[in-house]
Amino acid sequence: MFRLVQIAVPVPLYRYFDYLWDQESPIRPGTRVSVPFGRRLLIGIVIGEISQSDVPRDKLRTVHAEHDSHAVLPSDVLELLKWASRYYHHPVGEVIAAALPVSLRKGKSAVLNEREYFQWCGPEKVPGELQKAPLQEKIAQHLFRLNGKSTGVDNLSAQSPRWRQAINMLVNKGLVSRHTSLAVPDNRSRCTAPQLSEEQRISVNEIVAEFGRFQPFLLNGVTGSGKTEVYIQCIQKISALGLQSLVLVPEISLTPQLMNRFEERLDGCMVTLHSALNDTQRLQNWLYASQGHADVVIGTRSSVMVPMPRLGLIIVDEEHDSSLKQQEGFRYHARDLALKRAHAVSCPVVLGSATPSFESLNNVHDGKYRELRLTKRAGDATSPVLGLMDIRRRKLVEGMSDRMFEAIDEHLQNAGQVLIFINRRGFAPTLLCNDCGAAADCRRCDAHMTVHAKTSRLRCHHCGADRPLPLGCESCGSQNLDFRGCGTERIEKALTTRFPDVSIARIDRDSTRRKGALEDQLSRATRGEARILVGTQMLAKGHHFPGLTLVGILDADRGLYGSDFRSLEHMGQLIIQVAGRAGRAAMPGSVLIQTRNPDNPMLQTLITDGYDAFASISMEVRSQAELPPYSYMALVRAEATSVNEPYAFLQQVATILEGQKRGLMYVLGPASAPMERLAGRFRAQLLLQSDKRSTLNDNLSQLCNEIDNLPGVRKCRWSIDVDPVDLY
DNA sequence: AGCACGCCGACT
DNA sequence: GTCGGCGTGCTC
Repeated sequence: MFRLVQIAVPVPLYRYFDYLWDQESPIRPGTRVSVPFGRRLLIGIVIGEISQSDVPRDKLRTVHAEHDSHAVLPSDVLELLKWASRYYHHPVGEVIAAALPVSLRKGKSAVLNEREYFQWCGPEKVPGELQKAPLQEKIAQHLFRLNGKSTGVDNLSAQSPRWRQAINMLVNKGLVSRHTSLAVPDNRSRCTAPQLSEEQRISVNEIVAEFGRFQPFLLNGVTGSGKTEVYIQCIQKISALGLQSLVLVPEISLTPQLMNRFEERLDGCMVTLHSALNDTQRLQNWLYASQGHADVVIGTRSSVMVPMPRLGLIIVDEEHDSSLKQQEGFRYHARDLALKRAHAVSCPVVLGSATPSFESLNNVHDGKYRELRLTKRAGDATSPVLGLMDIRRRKLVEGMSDRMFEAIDEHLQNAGQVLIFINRRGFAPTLLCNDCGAAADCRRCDAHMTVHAKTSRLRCHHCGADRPLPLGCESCGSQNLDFRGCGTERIEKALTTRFPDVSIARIDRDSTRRKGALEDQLSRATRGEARILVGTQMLAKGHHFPGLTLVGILDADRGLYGSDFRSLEHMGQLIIQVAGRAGRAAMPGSVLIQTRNPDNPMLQTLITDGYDAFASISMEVRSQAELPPYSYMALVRAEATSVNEPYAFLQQVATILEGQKRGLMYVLGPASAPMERLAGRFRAQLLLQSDKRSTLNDNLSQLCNEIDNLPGVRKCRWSIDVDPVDLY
């Protein structure tokens, strides 16, 4: 009598696969197995034993081999992933595979590396005959002087590069013993706790009071109010109870300062999970978390799926940040999975932001989240003063008005530091021919090429295409070319010309590509060596520049005319986040926003009444228009190499959906994507909207059953995006 | 997705 | 005569 087992296989199919189990060992959900799949042998995850299968007996194949003696994915994470697969309508095998580090997906064994240790076990003095072997003598003396304590490889290799040979001899002679054990990271705090403000203290107490229960908090704290300190003290308190904390951050490599704060203040095993780790490091840290060694796990969005056996607290920092949403493949939102997970393990979840997402504010309004407010900046710092700078009918020099230059000059004179924010990298976004009017376009996208002057190249910021900067117009050959518009490079150049003696740091993806370059630039900025900082939104994320007194925002207007309904929300968040870099220490900060729309009521509200007022008015508009968070959306996207395929495909999808009539749901489109051609592919989308989440979900489930049978699926690449954050 | 099967055009 | 183009079907 054979047993039957259900396996999740990493293929884009919406189901599990049944196999025969002829192993002696028990069937353990969450373990990895190799299974024959078509002509291939794939690594799948055991879902569980089943008593019968719909698949005829003669089609069932046998599980080939087991990889694990213990589950790599415990039941709580497995359940979270199954739920996510249904919620986001993404194939379950791929969802589960996405939760595993690459090494485990490839079949590497799930064991932590051990480190070697050596210890003197010889007589009470180093034997004299070792004098014939000076290196052994040296190593022996070194170990002997440790008085019975053992030491590791690093320590010995510092004694001599050829230590290995010597130690082997000493071990053979029975003078030194060798053993291995785990080298669990052990962080020691270097700083003591600062005095908490009253608001911080209340926040910590409220969160701590909910330990052991599911309770979402929105920690709504102005920039510089000390949200991190609240996280740290909650983490310390949950650690004291022997439980683990999970901290989700937008992108660790962009926020080295945040990491330093945690390292300075926390004791115990702290591990990070982010894109800069290689596969080996990632596996090790993942295992420290999943085997319960790590007290604190700090990671980017995929960390929300890391197993943690003693999880007691989840923190989502910068919860409004769109990088928490995966934008390809399995399109999950880490904040939403964090909520689900906290619910499953019964623990508090803290969403922190100075500019909360409208979704979270709405959840506070509905009583689903409890709001904690930090309204005052830490220490003596005061909130920056925001002001609009009308640039209508003003002559701009390289995108900056004369008054902006004057303000910069004034702050530099007064020993202040200046940040110029422009959310556009490169030299100029357009290369225009003054004779024929043609712009240099990307050959694969509906977009202009961006001029990069330093490298003398044209680059497409959408697909990465790259070609040399032409000497003449690519259409008519004219030499009369115009660099139209401004990017960070051009601003940097203009400021260098205007302030030749001032040191400038440019911080964008181009200037920080090299490993360590970002840290170097940030350190120049923090130490005050660089007096002017020019950069993109990379500069908006949680950095602390104590000397910064002026922030200039150059292209705020772009956010007022964005193509989707969230543009305004994002603009508000970006302006407040960038503005929050100013005046974080003793010196007050001011923020100047260049605009051609000084009368725009939303901009007015934002700068005079602040983000909360801005949010509540914008949310009223959303509510009137029945847009999220007051309704629910999903997007079916399709792309293909020819123009019509995506349209034809989505038209069929629309027909299926309209035939279903499961509750009230609007089907809008198909329409071409805002940028129809990208990287040589044509794209279209179908927007689904309903005031009931379950209606969307039911319709999409039904659609997934039928979509694979549509003619023309092969020619199209398609995907479903539930709760899209960008409609392109 | 990946891999095989299968049926039509230009080549050693 | 075959090598290989990509349409289509299937994976327990």
